[in-house]
Amino acid sequence: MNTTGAPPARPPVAPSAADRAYAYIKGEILARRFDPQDLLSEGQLAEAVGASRTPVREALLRLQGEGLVRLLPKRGALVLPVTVDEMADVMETRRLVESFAARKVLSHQPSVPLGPVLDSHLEAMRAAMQAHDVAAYVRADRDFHLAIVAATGNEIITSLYRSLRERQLRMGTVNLLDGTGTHVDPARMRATLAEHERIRDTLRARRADAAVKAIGAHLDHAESTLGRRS
Amino acid sequence: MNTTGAPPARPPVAPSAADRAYAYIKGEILARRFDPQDLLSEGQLAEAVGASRTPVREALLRLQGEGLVRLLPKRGALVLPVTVDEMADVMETRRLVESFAARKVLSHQPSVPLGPVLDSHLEAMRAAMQAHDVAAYVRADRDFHLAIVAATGNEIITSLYRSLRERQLRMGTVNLLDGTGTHVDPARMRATLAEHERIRDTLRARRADAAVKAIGAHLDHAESTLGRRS
DNA sequence: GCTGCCCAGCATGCATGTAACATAGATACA
DNA sequence: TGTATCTATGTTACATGCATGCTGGGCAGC
Repeated sequence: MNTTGAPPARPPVAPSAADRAYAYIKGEILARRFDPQDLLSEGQLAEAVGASRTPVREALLRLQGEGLVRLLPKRGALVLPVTVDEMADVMETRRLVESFAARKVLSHQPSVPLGPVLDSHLEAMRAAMQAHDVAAYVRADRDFHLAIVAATGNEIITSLYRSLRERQLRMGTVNLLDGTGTHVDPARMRATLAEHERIRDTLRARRADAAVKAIGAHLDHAESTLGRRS
Repeated sequence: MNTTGAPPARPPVAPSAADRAYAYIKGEILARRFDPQDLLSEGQLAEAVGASRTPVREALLRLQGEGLVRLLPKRGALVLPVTVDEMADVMETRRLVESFAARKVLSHQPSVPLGPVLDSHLEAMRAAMQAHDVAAYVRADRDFHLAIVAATGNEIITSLYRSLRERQLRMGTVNLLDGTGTHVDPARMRATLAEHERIRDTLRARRADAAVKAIGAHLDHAESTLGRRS
């Protein structure tokens, strides 16, 4: 029974062993505690996550579907490196999807107004910036963009976009870090925030071309600071 | 979702039990021998495919990633119905991707010329039409479009597009069938072929706007004849 | 020193056993 | 009649055993 009365957490009751394994492995990969080219074995992972090999295998299968690992027969699960090509593909696809979303959203009156949603995400970004909470900042950033895409109502495109952002996570939070890759760059954060505000403003004014342009500029900036590795 | 995920590389020699199960289940669903809303059980499928439940489970996981089934905990695998919304999403996404592909392909000289490839697919379509081989016709049609998208060199978009065409398969080969849904409509076939030729011609002439228009018209036709069910 | 072969060790792919859980239908009761 | 409860049945979720296949390293032969 849910004594709090609050809406139940993500998994209504109990996260399955497979879910735990999935979250664990994915977290380790994204946090770069598993390096690209590493060969993971089901047995080790099973022990680490405290389950048997079966749910671990299930998790690896899902991760393979997402392109994070590749299952080599009788060898193990290879953590795939992020290639330059993949990075370019991700950014190009983001450009395509976000531009499309902006235009579609402005092509007719939305059922629920987008403005307040964007505002709330912007507010979260501001708060995270002041609190120097990079993780929260990145999350709010992602939610902002996702809200625009989700407003298209196209579930295929929306779930594609979600997977894009996840892949991008693997490329590091670097675009918010300074040159050393270890500290947050406040200037970059402020600039990013301003870019988001511009996107919201153009959308609110229903200026499609300007919105697409603002999005393009934002992605240009993101891309130019991407790929710096410590 | 398996937006990223092209189906894992095909084993060169021996198809694994999981692959066999995957092919079997998918085939049954696409051929509509499993109806939407059906609840499949791992045990039954395992017996049908002549393997144990483990590889069947693996196959169901992959199919869930592709959006063909949904695994209900402790219940079974639900064959998802194709909704009107999904159909619209697929077509909208095809429109977006194919228009993008046409423009990108024309934006610079390709490393390998696209023309001959398109010609060969067109030839295959013609041959299939004369042989009244609908399956081959549909395959050549799909390859034609896929070639354009693949020419972008963007693997994310290409594998998304692949999954789109597979989803569309579920909506039936109906757009090539006549009103009864049982016989091939030669007129529709000829018209489709002409539309493809027009797309090739505009691409060859490097007229981007015209190509996008031709693609849009083609998809309009496809969409207008879609959704007829027997 | 170099090449090729062989084998031990490790990791998977699949089969199967077990227990828990969700549902449907029967049953008891107001 | 309508409703709540109980139980029988079917199905998964997970654990584990077994056989197979891949790989790396050592050793014989040159």
